[in-house]
Amino acid sequence: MSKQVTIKQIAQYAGVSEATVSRVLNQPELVSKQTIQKVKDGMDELQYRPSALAQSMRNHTTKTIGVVISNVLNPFFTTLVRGIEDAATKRGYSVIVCNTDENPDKEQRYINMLVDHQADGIILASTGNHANYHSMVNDMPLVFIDRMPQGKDANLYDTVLVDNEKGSFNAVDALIKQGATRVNAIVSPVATTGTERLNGFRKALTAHDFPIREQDIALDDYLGQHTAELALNLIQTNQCDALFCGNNVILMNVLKVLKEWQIGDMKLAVFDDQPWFDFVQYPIISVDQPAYLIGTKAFITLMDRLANPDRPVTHDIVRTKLVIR
Amino acid sequence: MSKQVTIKQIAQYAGVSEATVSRVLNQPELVSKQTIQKVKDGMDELQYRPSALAQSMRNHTTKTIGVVISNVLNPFFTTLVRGIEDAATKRGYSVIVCNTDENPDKEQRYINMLVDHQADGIILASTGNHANYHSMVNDMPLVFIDRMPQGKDANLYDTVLVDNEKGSFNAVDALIKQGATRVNAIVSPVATTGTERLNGFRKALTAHDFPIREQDIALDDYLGQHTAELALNLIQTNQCDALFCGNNVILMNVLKVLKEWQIGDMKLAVFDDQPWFDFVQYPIISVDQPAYLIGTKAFITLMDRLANPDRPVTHDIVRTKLVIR
DNA sequence: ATGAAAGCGCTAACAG
DNA sequence: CTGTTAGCGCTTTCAT
Repeated sequence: MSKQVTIKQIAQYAGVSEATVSRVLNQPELVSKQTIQKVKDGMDELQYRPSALAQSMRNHTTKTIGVVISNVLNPFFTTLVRGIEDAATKRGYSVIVCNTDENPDKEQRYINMLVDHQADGIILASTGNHANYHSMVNDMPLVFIDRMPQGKDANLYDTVLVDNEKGSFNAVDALIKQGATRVNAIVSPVATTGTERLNGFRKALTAHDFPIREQDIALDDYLGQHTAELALNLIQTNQCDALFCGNNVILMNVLKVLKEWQIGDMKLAVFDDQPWFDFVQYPIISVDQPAYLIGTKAFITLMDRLANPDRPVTHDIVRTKLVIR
Repeated sequence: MSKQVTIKQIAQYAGVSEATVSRVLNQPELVSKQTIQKVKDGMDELQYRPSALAQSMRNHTTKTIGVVISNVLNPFFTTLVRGIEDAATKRGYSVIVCNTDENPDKEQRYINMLVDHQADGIILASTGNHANYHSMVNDMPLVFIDRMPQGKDANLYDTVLVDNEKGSFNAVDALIKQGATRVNAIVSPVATTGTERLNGFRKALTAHDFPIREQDIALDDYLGQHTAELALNLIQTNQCDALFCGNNVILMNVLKVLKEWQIGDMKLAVFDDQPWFDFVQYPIISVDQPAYLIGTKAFITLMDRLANPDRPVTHDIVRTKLVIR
């Protein structure tokens, strides 16, 4: 790196003190027009850019936030991240994205890293495996998205969530109204979402006087390595004619099985919507989560918290939309 | 924020100087076993974490890199970013992702931001609208991905690219071998990739003694707002029986048109592969780019450059793979 | 083996 | 309106 231009050199160039240069940047109203001009000329001439590092050091604010999610490769999270980034950029914030892969150790490490970097706050899709985030982050603001905080954190932090139960209920309800006679489910038992989605599934069955059989439910591992196997088992053993998938990754794996085994007849529903669902030969019912909006809201919530650390905790539930195909 | 624990407090706790505490962190071999123990006890007791900010300030290295891409919502870039992040995390680096949306101004602003933050380097999918990145980043290392640097930068920077022309050639060649009699193309005229892909398209036609008609080629805008229109026009006007799409976004828009107009018969090829292509009713031929690998390589290249600023510039071309469906 | 002191680039009292 | 000074938390000579 070529040596960077500092406030000192600008001060020299303009024949003023460093403090004055700093004032031109931060409180120009306290500086005379002429001086401002001289200083600005110097900045242009020397191509001065203030060191964000030094500013952070002094001001105890980095204008950086962390976003801790499971995996950017999942388009749900990608959209969410984009929502956050757009909102953040507008306010002059930078975003550091961290993928936990649902691994609590990774999550821990990333949060430590964000603490070390003095991020101004964190937006977190918790793995659900840490009961006490508060002790990890000191008093850094945290906004929980997608998954509910648990244990000690439960009522300590702002949240932006969706109504998983209701969304799932609607999807399964729609399957049955389309004529499904036996609906099975595959969900991922991650954090709070899996359970909630399963609750919706069960309630929908009950609402239609369908029996709830535990063998009709399969719990996926996060990585989806056994989804295909599980799906095949459900299909063959239970002769189900409809399948409710807990997220878009699961659906993808189910589609693989259907294709491989040339199973043409299967009603499908899934939590989370993706554009390409339109082009699949099966008419996929989906629960559309406003991922981008969740991102935006989470960021705004974080900013509010930063501006007013003592305001009461907020819990935001955003609407899902049922897409029938 | 509760006041953070500093080296000073550890020093007090252990009854040593700040310098010694610092040494325990950075050069423990210079410190006696006993002192190390005392200091470490203090760190544990007070839950000390070094301020990355202060370290960056002193060491002139932030352990942070910037990744400037067009849009994380595009799964190609998402995968690329994940490749970078995984590699970066392993080496203790944080990543700041910036979406330009192919907007040169945004790109400019983001690069400035990264310079202000003293990022150690930038991985850049250039919009192609700045001829002289070198002047924007001072001597910060830059690695170009996906798109070639132009103008003054052309031979100044390391690159990790794919062979767009060859990949496109193969895809179009495959279309023709599958029996296509008139292949049209829609590409996005972004940076260098559009032109190169079009070259491949043209060469494939020529290789099969097909005429090259300029009205068979449509140039998309980046946002894809008119892709559908363009596609429909090509299909109706030219009666083409095959379409080569310059990227996965274009393909998606083409699929929408085909669906809406119930056009069942169309051979499709696209640059870039996505898993869901398997489930679409059309047998999509695709050029699979190793996006994750590009990310990994780009990061490694950047690290190499950082370790050895004066080594010769490298130009890496990664292999694409033709997927026939 | 350890400490004192300077300084990275910037901002914010405090004086004048 | 402007300058002087101290200090954010850390690392690194230079002494001892």
